[in-house]
Amino acid sequence: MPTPVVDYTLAKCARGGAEMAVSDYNPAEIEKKWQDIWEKEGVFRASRDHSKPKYYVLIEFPYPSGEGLHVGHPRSNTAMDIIARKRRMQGYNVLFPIGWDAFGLPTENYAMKHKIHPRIVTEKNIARFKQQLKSLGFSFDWSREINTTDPNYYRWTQWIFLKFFEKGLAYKAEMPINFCTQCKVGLANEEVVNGRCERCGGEVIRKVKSQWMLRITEYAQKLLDDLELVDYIEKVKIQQRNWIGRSEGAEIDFSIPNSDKKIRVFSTRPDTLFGATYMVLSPEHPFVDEFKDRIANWDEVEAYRAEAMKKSDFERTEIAREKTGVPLKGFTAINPATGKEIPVWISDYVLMSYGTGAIMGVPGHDARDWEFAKKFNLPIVEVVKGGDIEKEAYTDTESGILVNSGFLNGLTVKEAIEKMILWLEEKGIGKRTVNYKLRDWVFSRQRYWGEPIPLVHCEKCGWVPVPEEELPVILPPLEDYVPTETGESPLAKVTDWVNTTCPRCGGPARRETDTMPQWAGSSWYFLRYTDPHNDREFASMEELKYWLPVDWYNGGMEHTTLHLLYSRFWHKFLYDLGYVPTPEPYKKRTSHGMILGENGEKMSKSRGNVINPDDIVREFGADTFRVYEMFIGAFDQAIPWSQQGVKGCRRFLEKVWKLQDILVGDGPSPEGYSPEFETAMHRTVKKVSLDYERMKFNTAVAAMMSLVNDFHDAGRITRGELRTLLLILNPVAPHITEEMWERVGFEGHIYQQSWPTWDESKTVEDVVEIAVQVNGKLRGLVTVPRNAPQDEVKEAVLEQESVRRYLDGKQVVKEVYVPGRIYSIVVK
RNA sequence: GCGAGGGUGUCGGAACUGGCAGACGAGCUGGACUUAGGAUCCAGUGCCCCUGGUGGCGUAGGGGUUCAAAUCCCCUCCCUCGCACCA
Repeated sequence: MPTPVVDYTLAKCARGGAEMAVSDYNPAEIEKKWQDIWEKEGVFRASRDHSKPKYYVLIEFPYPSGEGLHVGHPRSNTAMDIIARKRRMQGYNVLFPIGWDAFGLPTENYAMKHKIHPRIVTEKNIARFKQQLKSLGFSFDWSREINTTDPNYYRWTQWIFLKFFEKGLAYKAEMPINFCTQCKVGLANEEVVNGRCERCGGEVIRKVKSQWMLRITEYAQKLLDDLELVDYIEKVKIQQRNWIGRSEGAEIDFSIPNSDKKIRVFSTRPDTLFGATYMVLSPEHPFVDEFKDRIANWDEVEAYRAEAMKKSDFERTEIAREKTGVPLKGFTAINPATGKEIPVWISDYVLMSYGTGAIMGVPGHDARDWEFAKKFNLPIVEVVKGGDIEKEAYTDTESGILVNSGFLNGLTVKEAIEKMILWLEEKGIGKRTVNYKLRDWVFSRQRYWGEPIPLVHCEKCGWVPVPEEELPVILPPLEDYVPTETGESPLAKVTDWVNTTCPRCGGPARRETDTMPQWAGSSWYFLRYTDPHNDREFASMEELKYWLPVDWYNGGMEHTTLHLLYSRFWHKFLYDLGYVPTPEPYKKRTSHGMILGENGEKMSKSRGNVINPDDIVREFGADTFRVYEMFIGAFDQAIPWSQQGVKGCRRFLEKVWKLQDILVGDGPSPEGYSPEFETAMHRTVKKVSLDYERMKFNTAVAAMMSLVNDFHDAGRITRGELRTLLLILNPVAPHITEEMWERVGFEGHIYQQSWPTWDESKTVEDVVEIAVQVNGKLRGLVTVPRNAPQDEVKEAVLEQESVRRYLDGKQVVKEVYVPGRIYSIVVK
């Protein structure tokens, strides 16, 4: 539809000039006003009407810490608020929910220190966060607010856990776990960062404990494969793949002389079997004890094991460390390919937790084995030709050719791997295997402030689930939240809660005193949002079918391995049980960069560089804050905060406000654009619309800034132009735009309007200025019709004195004309 | 070490499928209005030479492809993030 154009001769200044300037921009007043209206009218509530197309926008729900919101949180919120508001204007039924991931250690630690119940601390923190978020004008559907510490919520977290238990995916295991010496809790591998606790930075040691585990490894392949089904930024997919860490190879059995037992190893390079000149067991490998009798140097072995045990996983896996190890004297194995007897060692570079806890040493073709063999003078045999194994291990798998390997000689590595696997399978001494780095998930915490694990231990019946109708198992009140010295949960001290009866046999039983990790509640919260008040199921299939999957999920890069993997796992499990309608929870995932302090460092209380959004809102207003958060820089990059930059955004909004002073009257068509600005309007609508979708918020804001500057330079803006500008600016600055919309007298409210469209043919100028180059150097500019034919342009070019000067007396060798872009001449 | 992404003014950052580098904002300089200015408005602002002009040089460094390179190719350096003795 063509946009009508306003004739300036008819358009007179409606407000009569500068002496009648509108009142000053006062964000404090108008922001409160519009927030109240939105709340009263419930305009951002997702509709139960399923006839409209839906759009589910999700942000990571915040952990309500005692420090309150800092300027990092709203980056994601504002971005997704822009998407949510735009989608509503595009006619979607939008779900943009909010809630609280409120279980967790900082609250518990605070409660311990100040002797206040964590529930009270949590409530207080939530109230603060809520007030802060509301002051920023996000279009959340507050009627669907959830809280993971609400028994009505964690009832279903417990329920899902029981499903895992029923299906055998939750199991108890006696195993060495990562234990944070400061928090006194067990940690998942994912929570250990550089040998320290991800949350508190405390030292992590290995401790053998009986723990509840979730069998996420069962879903490794699905979690990997189904990344194909989703639209995540590539970086995130790579991280997920890395973490799952699939590798293909073979398991091979090495027989032990005078024993039925075999040492099983996993190798991705079975082709190098002929080059295996020794074996290495992990110090924890059970064979070390089993074959104690044969081991001549037991004292030495035992000392080494004790040493290894003391080391944290981090120390053990530090790559810079020199290899250590001890031979198991008297204990040997047979290389099944060569038939030779080879020595067996123990070394801590072999991990019990990966593969089989044992490896075959192929020093010619594995860098670690090479280093080990060099140090301990073990034989190095070349079985793949192509490198110099005297200097380093030859690990290339592309161009090497097998040698010294019997039936494999002459083959490429790829062929040899296949042939070797067939040979192993034929002989019954090995088979094709896939291994994953992913480990099962340590799911219990010996802490108070988490969901109680709803199981009861009965002497007779073993572990028995609490019946569904008795859920939730409520956290009992407590005097003291300190874990016991042995690392037991403080719940263990509440004897009248712990002692109960077995739901199966009625006999005496004890409750599980461990609680769930913080990841539990956040693994399914997006499901609850679809039907948050349901007290019969975690969410009805009807609502789930309508709303799932989440259309767009944005969050921090720091959650892309753990939270994303865990929640995908829970979702897939529920999908297999028929409780959710989609195999994947999130259709699209993006990530935002961190906001740093003004000194370029990570914002933290200890560094003293925290910026509180409340102060910004008080001084500049929420709209300025939002505009700045989006304008600050590329959305996916970490960026330092700048108080100066905030001021610039406030100035921009002042200029927007002052457009009221230069508004020209109704004219023949109030919706029209002036000829002068027609192209700019269509172009800006296009740019802003597309930039929002691509999360290029900074350039979208810049485009609107330019446009506003141009209106002030021109000294006039038509109602049609202002109307469109307010619509496209609204998602970023919702309060000022609603207020101006009302003051100028446009119909209804912006939240009831449709998103403006643009006419592609009107986004380009009819007449353009193009550059003229001579021998690659800019020598002039000509203004010509956009699609002018070459000879017409040439004429204009030759009229230019500045160009002719470089052509005189020269021979033109080549001319290149790109319409609308450039006219390039080459001379000799 | 492996994988991914980067290196552009004083700063944050722009630049479509190669086509006038530095949009927009900040800062800075000068001016106007002012009792005042941390308000507002106007002008300037990549570097070098120059009275001005047109001129030369410029996107980490070096080389290449092209009429034309921040953008494509090769080499080197540096930074950020993720993984890291995973057999």
